Amino acid sequence: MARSNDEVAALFYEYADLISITGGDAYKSRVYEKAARSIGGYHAEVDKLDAKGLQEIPNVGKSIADKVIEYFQGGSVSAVDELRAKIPAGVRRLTAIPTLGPKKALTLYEELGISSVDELADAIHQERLRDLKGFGPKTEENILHGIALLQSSGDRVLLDAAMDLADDIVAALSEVTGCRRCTYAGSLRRFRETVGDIDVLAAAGRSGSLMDAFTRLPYVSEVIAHGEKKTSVRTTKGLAVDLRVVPPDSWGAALQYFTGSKAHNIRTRELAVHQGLKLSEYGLFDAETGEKIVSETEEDVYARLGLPWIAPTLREDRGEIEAGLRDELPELVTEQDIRGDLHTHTDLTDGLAPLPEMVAAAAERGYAYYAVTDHGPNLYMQRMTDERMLAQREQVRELDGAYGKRGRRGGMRLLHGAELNIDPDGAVDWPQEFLAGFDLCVASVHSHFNQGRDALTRRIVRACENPYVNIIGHPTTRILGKRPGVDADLDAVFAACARTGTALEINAHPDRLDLRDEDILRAKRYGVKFAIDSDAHATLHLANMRYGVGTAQRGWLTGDDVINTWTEARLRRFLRKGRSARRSTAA
DNA sequence: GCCGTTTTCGGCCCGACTGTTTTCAGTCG
Repeated sequence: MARSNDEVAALFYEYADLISITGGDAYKSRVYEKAARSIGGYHAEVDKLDAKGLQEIPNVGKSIADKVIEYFQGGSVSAVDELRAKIPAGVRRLTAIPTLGPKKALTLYEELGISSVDELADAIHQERLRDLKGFGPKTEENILHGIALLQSSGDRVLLDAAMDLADDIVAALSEVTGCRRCTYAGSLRRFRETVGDIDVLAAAGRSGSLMDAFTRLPYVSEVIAHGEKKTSVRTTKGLAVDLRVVPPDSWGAALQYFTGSKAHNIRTRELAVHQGLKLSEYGLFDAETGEKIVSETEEDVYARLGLPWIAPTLREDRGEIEAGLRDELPELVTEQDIRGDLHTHTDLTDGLAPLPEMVAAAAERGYAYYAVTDHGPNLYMQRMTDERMLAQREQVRELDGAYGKRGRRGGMRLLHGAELNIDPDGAVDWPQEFLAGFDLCVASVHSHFNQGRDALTRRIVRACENPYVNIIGHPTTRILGKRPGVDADLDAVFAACARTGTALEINAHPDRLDLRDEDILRAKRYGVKFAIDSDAHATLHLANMRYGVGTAQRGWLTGDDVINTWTEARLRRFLRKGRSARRSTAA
């Protein structure tokens, strides 16, 4: 069961779509969209709020608050049901086809009764669209192509794949004569967990050679649009890439604009309008005279709007504008702040590299400490035994002696840990006497994902209450695009973490990124601490840390929130958790 | 339908490209 907020957000997104399809007030549609996003990201569960509490959510007024209450009282909202009765669900689905928006969808439904993607494809093949006003042969072709894209996944790609491609494109375009600057922007620069398309921005006096070089890149399979200022292509893997070329003196305004998000841009442009200014990708202008005021750097643009520079990872209209106006933006955790990795594997279990190689690679990264956390015996396919784990500990202690020598510049201390398996009851692999020998323990759910919500919640909370469990690894166990997160009451888990001194992991692996940004934001309100871990199974995976840091930034985390930015001494105090108290009561 | 350092009414971001048009509507980001 999803959070009640997600249900309501989905309902209002649908309502917004239905309003625009039926030709309703575009502003009203946009308000419902904004309200849906605000509700989806709101920290408190909307089914527990009254009308007054609901109206404290941004973009929720009396009318929308009433609809939320109506929804939880009767399971539906009459205004939404009325529109649903007018427009079959399949018509809304039509607007998922690229190049087909609400206006064309409505025309297709009203004129031809088309209410599904399949019917639309049939109608085109039967040439039934030929007589429709506004539908020419090119439109038919585009729709058929769009349907093919929609059906061949056309999905978003993982952050690392997008980043690799973007780095490659930027490097290639930077070589083109006349290219003054080039970088990626868009959701990639904001470190969203998946990327729908890649936005590349370049500055040049003339755009022609850049556009040509772009369309001739080896992995370009199709040119979607080709203009003087903007060119769009699709790669052989189906990923859309946009290139925008702007004059060099517009760089800052353009970068700000193309980084988005759309919601953030709308807010910044509104700020501009209220100050008698006009903000576009070409600069910040006086609305009256059209005179350009600033455009060279993002800092200039934000400053003229009365804002400090806002990190791209915050630009989602989740309160960053308001915080910026009050000069209360968080000092975000950065990759440079990370002093060590607290969840990594070796070939003793399912890693690829032997312990010395992993440790050497970690030292290369300049870490001050590094934890080795292979799987415990309850993941039985990993064939762990007490003896093997203790033998590894000896080896870790020896390496610690070599890497952690006092006075040695860049010395790195090694921690011996384990990734425990949280069983269906919430118990973990070893008895407490054995666990006491570890410097730290990560505990994770690896199976039985489909227990009921209560059982799953109890299971994770019980793991938090174990005095030897320091970090809950990949807390929801989701795999992006493959497996949803487990259905636990995360708020109960967050409260348990805060109460017991257990950190939540932000697993940096690009197919996990677990916790996700919005859950991080909510957990932080409970006072939870976090560990950003690579969960590396090979030396190259250590570099995934950047994606974890980006995700943490999207959750507004500072260095103080993240235990592996702390000094070794402070970290070790945190890792003692309830253990010292247990020892003193025993003594 | 929401919102307010011009406002409780009258606004509500801005520009590029395409396709079908004879000057612009639709879609997208």
